[in-house]
Amino acid sequence: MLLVNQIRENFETILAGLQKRNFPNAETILQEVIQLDDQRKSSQTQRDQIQAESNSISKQIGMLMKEGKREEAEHAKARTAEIKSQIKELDEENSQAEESLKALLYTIPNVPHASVPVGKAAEDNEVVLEHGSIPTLSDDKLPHWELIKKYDIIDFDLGVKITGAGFPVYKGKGARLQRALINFFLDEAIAAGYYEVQPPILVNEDSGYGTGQLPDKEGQMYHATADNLYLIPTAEVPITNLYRDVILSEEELPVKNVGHTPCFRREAGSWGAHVRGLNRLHQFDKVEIVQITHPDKSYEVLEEMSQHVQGLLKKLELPYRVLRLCGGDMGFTSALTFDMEVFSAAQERWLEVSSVSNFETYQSNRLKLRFKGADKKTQLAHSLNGSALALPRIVAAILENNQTPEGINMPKVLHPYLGFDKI
RNA sequence: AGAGGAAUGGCAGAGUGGUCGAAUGCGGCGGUCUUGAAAACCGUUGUACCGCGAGGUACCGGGGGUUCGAAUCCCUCUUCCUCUGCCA
Repeated sequence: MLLVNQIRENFETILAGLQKRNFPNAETILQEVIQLDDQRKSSQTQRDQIQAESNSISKQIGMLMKEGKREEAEHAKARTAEIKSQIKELDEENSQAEESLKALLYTIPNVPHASVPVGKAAEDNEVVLEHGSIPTLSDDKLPHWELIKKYDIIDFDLGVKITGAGFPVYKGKGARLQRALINFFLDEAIAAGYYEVQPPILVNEDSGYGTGQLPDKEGQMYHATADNLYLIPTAEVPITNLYRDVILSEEELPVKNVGHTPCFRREAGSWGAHVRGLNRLHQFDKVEIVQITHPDKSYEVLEEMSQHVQGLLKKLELPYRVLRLCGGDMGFTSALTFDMEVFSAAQERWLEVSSVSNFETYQSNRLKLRFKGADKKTQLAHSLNGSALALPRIVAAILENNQTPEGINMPKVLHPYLGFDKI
């Protein structure tokens, strides 16, 4: 969430940023934030003062008792009764102001970076670059949902039987392709200096709040209510929360972590004709990279992460493009996001396979993720993450783009991981 | 899952109702000494909020309670340890 002091100091800039996101009533809401914070401050000042008085009386009572001055002590006790009720009142006022302030701050998205284009929806995203050539396929080309049946490598019907729609069963070479991709992505990340972690895939409420899935996207996560745990929608959640309530030392930056996890998304209300096959699933695998950086370095690192993801796509020989998301299409917590899309040649569609974002201090403020610099001051770090990569759409594109009458050719780079070169 | 024990500052570990934000040791940082280092000695060493400042307030696993006053007493939750049971 945003920092109140930032809102106070850069009111106009933040207002303009929120407007770029098409965030309604931004001005009123920002003013309300400041007002609530003023309330909070004044009630706390009062409370602290009266508490100080009470503390000093209590100390006096202690001394009087020691000296055996019973009567004077009793007299002092009488005075504290009044103070006590006042404290209770101010306490309530204070915590109420704090609560409403926090609740309001939770509803405000991150301020977009200056380079974020104005826009309402996906059409307004800026195409930064395109790479690779789109393959020309024969007229009898098949979309991946046909190919997986033809070669019997992914079975949606079996998934429906044991779980439900959107939970495919990968079989034979399909399963091996999954495993190959995961290992390839992990190895590439490790070679790029990332440290591998294997986090839990269920997280508690605090973690959900830490990275911003709660309270904003409550309905998008599977909720194990018996234990009040959430299935992760992305490894970003557990991996970034590793650093919740942590004060790093500056030398430890940047922290570079990578992890593979399954991801679970309810995708409530987002199904339609265009999400056939692997295009949208409730469960899928993803390798996620997360970095925690010094605020001065985060945009440099964002570029580095973008290059890393592009490197993977190049090695997989997939045509891709990079988008700079516009204000209206960006995630709630992000300041700047690049999406990578691959071209899936039978569907003739671009598919989002990665999203690389800089959250600046938006997450770290919630997480209380700080670092101590050479000047011994603690300050909030910047957090970033990106998919490197999400599997299903990569699989879709590999299958579609490389289909031939003799079978589907696997990208060279995967051969050692697969143990075969063709499906 | 049942029985018992425990949770204190970066770590170890005192503290069982008042002057305790908390002894002591280790570690860290600064200094003295030294050609340099070690040792020794001296000093310093948590986080957040409020306040222009002086300073104040909160925090001893989380939440609640008793009390004029809680690290200390009570309730509750969580986590860890030991034993028993179960189990990949």
